[in-house]
Amino acid sequence: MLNERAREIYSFIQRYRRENGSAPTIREIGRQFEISSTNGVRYYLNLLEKAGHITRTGGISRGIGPSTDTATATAGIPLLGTVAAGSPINAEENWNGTLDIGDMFGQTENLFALAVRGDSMIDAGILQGDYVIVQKQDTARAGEIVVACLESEATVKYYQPHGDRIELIAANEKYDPIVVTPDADFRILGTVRGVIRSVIGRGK
Amino acid sequence: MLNERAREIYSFIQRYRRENGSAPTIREIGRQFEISSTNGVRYYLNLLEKAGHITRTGGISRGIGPSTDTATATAGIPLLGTVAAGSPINAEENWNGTLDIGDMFGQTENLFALAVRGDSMIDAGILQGDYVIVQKQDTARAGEIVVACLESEATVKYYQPHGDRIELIAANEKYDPIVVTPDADFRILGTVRGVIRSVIGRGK
DNA sequence: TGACACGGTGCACGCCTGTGCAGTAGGGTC
DNA sequence: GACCCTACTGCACAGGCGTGCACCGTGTCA
Repeated sequence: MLNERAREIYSFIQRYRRENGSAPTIREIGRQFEISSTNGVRYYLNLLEKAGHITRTGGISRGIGPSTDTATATAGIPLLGTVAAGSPINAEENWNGTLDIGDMFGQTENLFALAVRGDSMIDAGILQGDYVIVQKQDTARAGEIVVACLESEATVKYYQPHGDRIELIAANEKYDPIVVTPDADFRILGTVRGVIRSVIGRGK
Repeated sequence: MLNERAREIYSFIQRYRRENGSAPTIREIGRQFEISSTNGVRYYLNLLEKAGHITRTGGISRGIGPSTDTATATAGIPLLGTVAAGSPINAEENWNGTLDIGDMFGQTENLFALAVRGDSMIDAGILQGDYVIVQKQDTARAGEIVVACLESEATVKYYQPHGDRIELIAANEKYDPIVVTPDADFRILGTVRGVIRSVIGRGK
C-alpha cells in the first residue's frame, strides 16, 4: 500500500495536470515537496508506477501518464451540432467545440454530484438513476431546483418561498407540494446546476 | 477564425493529452502532421493561442495548456451519494468516488455530443437544450435511443425494427411513430449513451 | 552488531525541447 | 512588377529534463 507522502505526490501530479495540461517534471515535484534530489522523487514515482497509479514513458520529459485503465477518464467529448440540423453529421465539417463538464458548470470547486432516487422530478427531465450536479449553497431563488434536507431526509424539488413558509414542489403530478413551516428542520444543501445521465443500451 | 489544419492540430493536442497525460512537444506535433520544421508548428500554436484555444508557458517543455477559462474543464466532480439518502451530506464523510464523463461512457473515441432541439423525447427525460452523448455506430438494437438521419434530417428517437421496416418512436404522445420503409433514405448515426443538461438558475 | 530496507543527497551526462533568426515558395492584389 | 500574407524549411543554441552511479543517515529485525 502507498504511504501518505506518495499519495500526496500523486494528487499533486493530478492537480498539476489539471491546471497546466501536462504532468510535472521530476524537479517540479521535488521543489513542491522539498526533495532536493531528483532521485528522491524518482523513488516515489517508482512506487506509484508499481502500484499502478501512473504509467511512465522513459526518457521523455513530463513522461508521467495516468494509469492505463483511467487513461480516457477526464476526456472531453467532441460537440458536433444540433440534432435537428438537417445536414449530414461529419466529425471534420461540423466541429463545434468540445463538451466538458467543467466548461458547462464553471468552477467545480463547490460542485458535487448526487444520484437520484425516485420519480418526483420526472417532468423536469430528472429520472431515477440520473446524477444531478449540485452547487453547494444554503440559499436559493424562487423557481430553482434545489437539493434540500427536510427532517434529515434529502430531496430534489422546485423551491418556492411564500412569506415565511416554503413550498417544495415536485415535477410529477402524483406528488403534492410539501409546505415547510419556519419551525421545521429544513436546510438547503444546494441548487441543481445540471443533470447527467448514462443510458445503458437496453438492447445490449 | 481557425482553418481546418489548425483545428486538426488542436484536436490532436487534446487527444494526445488524453492518451498520454501531457501535451505533445512541438516536434511530436510536427511529426504527426509532417511539418519538418519546429517553426511550422509554432506558427499554428501561435494561431491557437491568439484564438484563445490554448495557453502556452514559455521556455518549458510540453508547455501547451488548455485555455485559462477551461482550466478546470476536465476536473472531476465529487460524487456524494444518493439524493434520497437520509443522512446529512458532508463532503468528507460521504465521499463516493468521482463523476467523470469518460468514466461514465467508457472510451470517448467514438463518442460525440449533440445539442437537442425540440420536445419529441420529453418523456425519456431528454429536453430541449440538452446534450445527448452519442456513440457513433451504424446499427442499433430494438428499444435503444438512436440518432438517425432520415431524408437528410437528423432526429433522436427510439429504434424499433419490424421485419424490413423500422419504426422510429418519439417519447411524446403528441408525435406519432415514423415508419421507415426499406427504400427510404435512412441511416443510423449512433446510439444515445447519455444525456447532459446544464440548468441555468432561472431565479438568477 | 551486522544486514538490509527506507528515504533520501549530489553530480555528471546527454538527449529533449522551445526559441531566435534567416530564408523561401506560392498565391492574391493593387 | 512590387508587395504582402500564408505556410512553411533549416539550423544553431541554451536551458530543461530524465537517467545512472555513488553515497549516506536512520530505523528495525535477527
